[in-house]
Amino acid sequence: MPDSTRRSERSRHAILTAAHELVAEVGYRKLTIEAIAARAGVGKQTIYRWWPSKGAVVLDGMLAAMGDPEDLALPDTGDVDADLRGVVHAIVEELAEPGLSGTSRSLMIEMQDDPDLAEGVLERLLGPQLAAIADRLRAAQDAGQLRRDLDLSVAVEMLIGPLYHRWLLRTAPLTPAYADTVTDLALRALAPDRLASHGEDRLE
Amino acid sequence: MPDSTRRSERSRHAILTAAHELVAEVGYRKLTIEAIAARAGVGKQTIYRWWPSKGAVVLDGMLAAMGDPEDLALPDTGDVDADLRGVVHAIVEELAEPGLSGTSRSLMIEMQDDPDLAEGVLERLLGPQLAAIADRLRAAQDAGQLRRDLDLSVAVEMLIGPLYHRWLLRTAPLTPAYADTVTDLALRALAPDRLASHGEDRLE
Amino acid sequence: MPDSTRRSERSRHAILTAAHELVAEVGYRKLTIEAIAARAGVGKQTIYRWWPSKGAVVLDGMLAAMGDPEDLALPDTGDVDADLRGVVHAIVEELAEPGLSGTSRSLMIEMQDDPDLAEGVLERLLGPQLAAIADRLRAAQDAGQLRRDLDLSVAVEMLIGPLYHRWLLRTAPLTPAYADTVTDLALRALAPDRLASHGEDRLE
Amino acid sequence: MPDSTRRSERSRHAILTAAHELVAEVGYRKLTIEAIAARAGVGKQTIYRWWPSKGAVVLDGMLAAMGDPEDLALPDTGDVDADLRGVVHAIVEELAEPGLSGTSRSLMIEMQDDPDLAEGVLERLLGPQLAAIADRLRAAQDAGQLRRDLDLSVAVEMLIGPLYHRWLLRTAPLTPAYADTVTDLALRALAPDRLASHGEDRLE
DNA sequence: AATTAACCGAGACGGTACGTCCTGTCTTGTA
DNA sequence: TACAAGACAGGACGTACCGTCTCGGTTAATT
Repeated sequence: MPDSTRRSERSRHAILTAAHELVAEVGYRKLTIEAIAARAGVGKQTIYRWWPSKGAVVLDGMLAAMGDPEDLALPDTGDVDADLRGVVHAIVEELAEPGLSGTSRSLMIEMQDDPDLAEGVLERLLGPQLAAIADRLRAAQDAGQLRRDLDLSVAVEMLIGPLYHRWLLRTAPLTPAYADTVTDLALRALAPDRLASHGEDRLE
Repeated sequence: MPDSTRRSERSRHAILTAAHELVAEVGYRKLTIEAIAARAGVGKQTIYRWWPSKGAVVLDGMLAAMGDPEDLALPDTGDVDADLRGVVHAIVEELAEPGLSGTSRSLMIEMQDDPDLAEGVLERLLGPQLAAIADRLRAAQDAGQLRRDLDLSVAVEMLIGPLYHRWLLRTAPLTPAYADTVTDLALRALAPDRLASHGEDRLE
Repeated sequence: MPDSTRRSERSRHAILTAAHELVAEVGYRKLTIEAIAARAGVGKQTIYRWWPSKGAVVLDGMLAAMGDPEDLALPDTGDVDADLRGVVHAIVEELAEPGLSGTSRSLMIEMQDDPDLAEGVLERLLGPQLAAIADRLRAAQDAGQLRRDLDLSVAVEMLIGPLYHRWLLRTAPLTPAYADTVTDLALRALAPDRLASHGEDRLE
Repeated sequence: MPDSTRRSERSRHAILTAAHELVAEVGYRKLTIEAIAARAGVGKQTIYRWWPSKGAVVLDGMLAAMGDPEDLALPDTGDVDADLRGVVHAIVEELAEPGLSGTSRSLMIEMQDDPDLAEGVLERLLGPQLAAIADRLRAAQDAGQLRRDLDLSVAVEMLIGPLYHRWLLRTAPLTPAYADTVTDLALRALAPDRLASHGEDRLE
């Protein structure tokens, strides 16, 4: 996001790197703007000038560290089951990894009290991921592999809502077997009726 | 949690009440121990003596305000669909309500960085609710209304995971219609195969 | 000072001992009632019951550690010079010793803001010492060895005022040579005129 | 003590003024850093940043309120008796005045446990006053009005040691008559022998 | 090339809250 | 029933950060 009025690209980069490193080292809660500034060798004002909140810096730091989002699109092999199973496994894997997991958990937390951050996280971090899944589901729906009356946003939630629930509440570990179980159940919910003669269910 | 060495029941009650009131008034983030102490007419040390963190006080305050948890048990009318639809509607309603919602959202936030609080929230607030749903599901399973090979904890997550996902990410509003949709889809996932002749699915 | 209504002589003694030890270990300023109570194995209330202030406890502890004050009376060898030189040397020695010095310095300090303590220190600690010197001076005066028109309390101050000044302000070390110098000068001030024919000085 | 890195002269002045006012209003013991900060409209950290202790602030406040120390030099009318009598009267007057007296008494107290403060008080507050007296005494000595073998620092103590002794111990009130008495006696001690033919006294 | 205006680092500033310590009083349970 | 033990309300401590605000000292882009 190069801003023409911004002078020091070096500072911007150092800030994002410092934020990303520090959030991994001390956790989001103990992260301070002063520490980021010190680590980045930057005046506090330089941070306050360009970012409205700690969360915004961390979000940018995370996005910068993730690199290009071109690989978000799900493969479409024609096999819905396999494709979705793949993405569920990938998410479970990602959420199970302690490092990244902590940061994004903190971001999801912080957005609860910070509407601007919420918007940012949703539009730039989570939104694209959800949209990618929805896209694949739409293709499957068009191919008649999923119920025609599905609300795709709900469908996505049926797939990954359980994962996030377990991840946030830490009620149980996130394992590949769990990914399979969830995929199975979700697909059962999303699949068309075996006898497609009448799709008059009460689904909206 | 009556402690034999604790002296002033009056103070304990005043603290929990103040915490509950204040978290509703100013929100969790802006809530301070000093404000709780001042409102409760209590020395700060009295709070620090009995609670390890702000989150712990708020959790206790919330539990105290909720009263006895005997009414958590779901009704069992014999009609799984209706009973679960009822609890999903209740949860959606609760999560949609701004006041309570904010507090528990904050607690879920705080537990991410505080394992002790996480344990407390899970065991005393969320655990019982999840267990109540699991109990009802078990009864339905025993009655042959749900798949025999269900992992009940996963089943619970299929029901309410989507709700929490939408609630935390604020991707869309929580409405009664949404509650119905989720119930329908979840039940479809949990129901036994129409032709029970072959339950060989890969569910664990 | 055994009080008939006092129950535990053991407690009283333990408190005074603890106070005396602690003031030597951590200094008066860092001495706390709580520490005295803990060291003495006594409830705080037991201290507050019998002493009005920290200073009072320390004063009593000091007096208890000093033992009987019978040896305060100065010798009267008939030689004023020698007798006073002796007491000045003794005081200088005492003030130069770090341990005792610190405690009594602290007491003199504390009395500045605590009239009750001031009275106690004056009547029970310093008063008797000053009176002993005054007594010896009076004897000398009666023997014609000192000016007849001397105000004895001022005379005492001429002798030991300089010592305390140097001690409190730490402007220079207190040495035996200094004791001699002060004694010489003070005696010169207090001695009768060489030609006693006219004592018309303006001394009151 | 202007520090090149110090920014707000306004704050510095407000702090010193507040300290000076408050110590007069509530006394040194009850004076708190928080109260100074509040009165000065300043953050506590701004005080802690520049002063190591409460005593240091009060000392600076006192020095600031006293203004330039150029008028410390004693007059030299050629009449030692009159000049010294004047300064003794001035000191007695100053010590007898409740306001200033309390503050400097507190400072003398505090320096007992705080070597840094002791150094400050000595060098910046008391030292110059003592030096001024010593200077006058030296002139008198050079003029043959005082004993040639005098240690001037001891001589100063003979003059004002008695005053401070009475002031600190409050054994008796400080009156002009007392000032005269002390001056008379001290001068008698410091004066050269009437028959100056042999100054071989034991004075060092 | 000189001027100038924004940005930069550094960190002081007025504040708020922290968690600790101690005060002097009050309460409980033990001997 | 006097005591040790220590909880209590209160309040100051000294620290950590907040977000704002000067300070010079570089940069660019404009004169």
